[in-house]
Amino acid sequence: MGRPREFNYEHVVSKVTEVFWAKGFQGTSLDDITSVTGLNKGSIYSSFGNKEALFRLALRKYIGDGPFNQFRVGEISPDPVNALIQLYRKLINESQMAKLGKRGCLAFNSGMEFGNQNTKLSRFVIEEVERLESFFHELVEEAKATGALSKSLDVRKAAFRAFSAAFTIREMAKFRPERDLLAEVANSALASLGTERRV
Amino acid sequence: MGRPREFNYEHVVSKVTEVFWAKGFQGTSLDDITSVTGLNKGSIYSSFGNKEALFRLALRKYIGDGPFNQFRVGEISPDPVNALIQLYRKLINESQMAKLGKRGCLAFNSGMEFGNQNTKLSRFVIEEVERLESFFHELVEEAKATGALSKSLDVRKAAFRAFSAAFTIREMAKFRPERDLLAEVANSALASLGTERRV
DNA sequence: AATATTTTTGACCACTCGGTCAATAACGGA
DNA sequence: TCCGTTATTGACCGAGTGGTCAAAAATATT
Repeated sequence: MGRPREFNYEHVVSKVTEVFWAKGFQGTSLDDITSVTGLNKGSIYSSFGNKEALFRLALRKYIGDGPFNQFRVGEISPDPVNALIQLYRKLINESQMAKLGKRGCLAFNSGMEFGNQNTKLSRFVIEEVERLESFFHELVEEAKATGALSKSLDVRKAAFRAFSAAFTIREMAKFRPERDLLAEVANSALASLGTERRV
Repeated sequence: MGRPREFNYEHVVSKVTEVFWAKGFQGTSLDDITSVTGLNKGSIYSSFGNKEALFRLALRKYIGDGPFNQFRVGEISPDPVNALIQLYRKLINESQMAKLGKRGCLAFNSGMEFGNQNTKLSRFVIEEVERLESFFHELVEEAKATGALSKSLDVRKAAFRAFSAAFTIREMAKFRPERDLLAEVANSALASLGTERRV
């Protein structure tokens, strides 16, 4: 019934995610979106709503596909500390790629862009960033349970340290991408967790 | 000779700095600037040039007036480690103030905003951020010289760790302003420098 | 083949953007 | 008081912004 869609929904969201990632929310115009997706404005608005709705889909997709979800406990390795190390390595490696590294992380970028606002959209963004943080919380909790980290560790603080390191690696890579410097950030986070293991 | 200015140059730059700090470069319109300064566009353009020139003045002023310059070696305390601790404390304290804390740091904000570009302006911004980093370099070097930090410390890496902590405190405060969490960041940087002292 | 339903198209909207400019106003010096 | 110089004013510019909509096109059903 009705005329069928000519575009692939997920493919469009994926393209939109990339352009928001590269240019930010404010920096991305509807013309950017139409040219990168091949759709025109009318199609976009009837299928997705407005720029803000599209951005929400993009951010959700980015987080869902991103490395934070790929290194969940037990999915890559039964060892949570190893999962953390692998994640840091992946972030550092991606930061070495000239174009990709300079983009930072869409979630963190958005947190920076919307951080000093107080709108529905800014609250949505911050909630999504907090979902990222909870991933580190789970990792640290699991590492405590398996005995890989000390029982006396303050999980909330330790998780924040591990989370901060990921933030710093991703975002500082925009202007300081040197691998050994980013590794310092990861390694001092690991040291602060009480493990001897390094990135 | 000629009609005298009706505005105070430094006062205007100061107001402009605040609005760029609060809204970012892209997020600040010329109307924002005219309404915050009381000048109209013509005056602004004849006195300062364009939006970009105004932004350069603002960023320079921000860095010149900021805490990074206030805690130079010997100016507050002859003890460089103490200067670092004082600086962290100041950053953490400012992050507690609801509106101010959410603004982060104009220099870092700008680094984030321009990081993935390659224009004259983006290069200017990155140079300014690097000037901030060199402040930490001097601090660490001085601390080594006075014996407050170990002679075996790698200054480049140590300075980057100290610098990263400042970055993280200022920028993560936008969405995670809790004092004890930000103190964790400062304290693990201090620990990584090999000192027992804490914020 | 006609119809109901949905998608696509591209022209169009009001508004804002950064930036310009000629006219006017305010001064110091002659 | 007139003149040269500089500052202020406000209207104006083309381009771009996010968003809308009526008409046309493509399908399944009858």
